Amino acid sequence: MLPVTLPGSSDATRERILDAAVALFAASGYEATAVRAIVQRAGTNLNSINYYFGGKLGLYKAVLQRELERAASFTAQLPQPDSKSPVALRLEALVLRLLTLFVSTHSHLPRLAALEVVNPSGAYAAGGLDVHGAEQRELRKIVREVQGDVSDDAAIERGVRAVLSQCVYFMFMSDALQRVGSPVFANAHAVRELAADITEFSLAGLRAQASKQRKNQKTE
Amino acid sequence: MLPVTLPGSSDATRERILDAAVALFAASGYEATAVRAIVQRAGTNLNSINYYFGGKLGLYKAVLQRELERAASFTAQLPQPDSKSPVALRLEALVLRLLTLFVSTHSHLPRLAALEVVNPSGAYAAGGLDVHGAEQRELRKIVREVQGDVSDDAAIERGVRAVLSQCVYFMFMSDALQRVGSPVFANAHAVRELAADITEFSLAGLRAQASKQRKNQKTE
DNA sequence: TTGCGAAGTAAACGATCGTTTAGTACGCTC
DNA sequence: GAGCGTACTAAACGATCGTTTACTTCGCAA
Repeated sequence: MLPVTLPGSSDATRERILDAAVALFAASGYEATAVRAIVQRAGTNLNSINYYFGGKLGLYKAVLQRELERAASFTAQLPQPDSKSPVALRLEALVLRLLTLFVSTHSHLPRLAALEVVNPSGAYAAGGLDVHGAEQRELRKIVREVQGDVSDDAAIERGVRAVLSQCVYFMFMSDALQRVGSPVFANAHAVRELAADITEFSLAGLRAQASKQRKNQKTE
Repeated sequence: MLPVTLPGSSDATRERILDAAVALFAASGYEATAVRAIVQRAGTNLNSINYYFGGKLGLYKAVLQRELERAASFTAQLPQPDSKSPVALRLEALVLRLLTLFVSTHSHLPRLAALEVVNPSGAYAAGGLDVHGAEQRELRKIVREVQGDVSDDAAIERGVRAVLSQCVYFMFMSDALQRVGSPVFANAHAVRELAADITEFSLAGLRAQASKQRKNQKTE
């Protein structure tokens, strides 16, 4: 029988299970993680997962939801320049926010998201990587602004892809890079430097895309 | 007992198992693929995997090896400009070669590699993504050439990362993008256009990185 | 013709998986 | 203090996993 006080419940056991589960799911993925390993790490018994979450899948969904909420509340308190600032500043702030989301030093979310993108379990709504809608929209706006008069949907798509790909790279690779001993981004300073570098690279790239587009439109 | 004629063996059954296995491993990963599903698809019986490959892991290694060899022989016959050509041309050819490696329309390798990077099984030698050593070295050379006099190891690393990340993006995402209905790169023409776009974007970006570096060196 | 090894098959084994069932300990209300 | 629902535990269940064992079939050399 399911407990009547499903929402909330505020039990220490419930939290211990979530803590144990997020670590193991992030380490090995959903399928490869055994519920027996989770309950052992949490110091509870085998049935508690079914008791609190209705099953392994329910636990996984709860883990994803908690991590999403935590990441959202974390990036929300990052500095956010107002919309009157120069594009360069706004792009850098956005890149930094994306990198913070994607570099998995403090959060398990990037690992979970990477596993989910490569091997969707269906627990994510549509399985499509929803880089938090807000960031996606802000990026499109910035790209359009840099491209200026030659901007159309296809051009925006190309620009967004170019910028986004440099950030998403770390979502998939930061653990693998660490594994082979490549420089990791442990402290906030290194992440800021990386954001500045990506911003500079991308601004120049976006402008080059635009001037190419301008040339193509003339020859038509 | 293992068959004495382990290497070669040239059996149709062996090939049928490999064909079935690569499709299923690419679809769901190593752990999630059942040997019973493989032999059913191959039209053989349960024991044949142990008979020909010594077990599931042996089969997986054989699959990876065959896909690596196929991909190498495929990219080898791509046009390759000589080292006297302008950097822009050489970069575009290299980007195209990387994209061809990473976009999984004709080969299962990108999928297998993505799964292996995110969740290493240990069957890959070190687990570190060895973008075929040759391509990696060529990219470093091109980046150094574009950066000119201000090039040092850290600068090269940044440039390589910026270019590579735009290509690797498709290794992880091309299936996910297809899943959500985003434009896919089904034909060779679309891939060539993408390569041209990435090249242009990256050349401008690399030059911007270099000029920033030049400014920093002056102020020291 | 006999013998032998390789190819292919069928059945069973032991382990592990997620889940279910049955039961206990405890705090609260009536 | 009887009744009850919640928190928690222990044991067993049924399914599936990769692998092993035992067996049959068949081509070919001695």
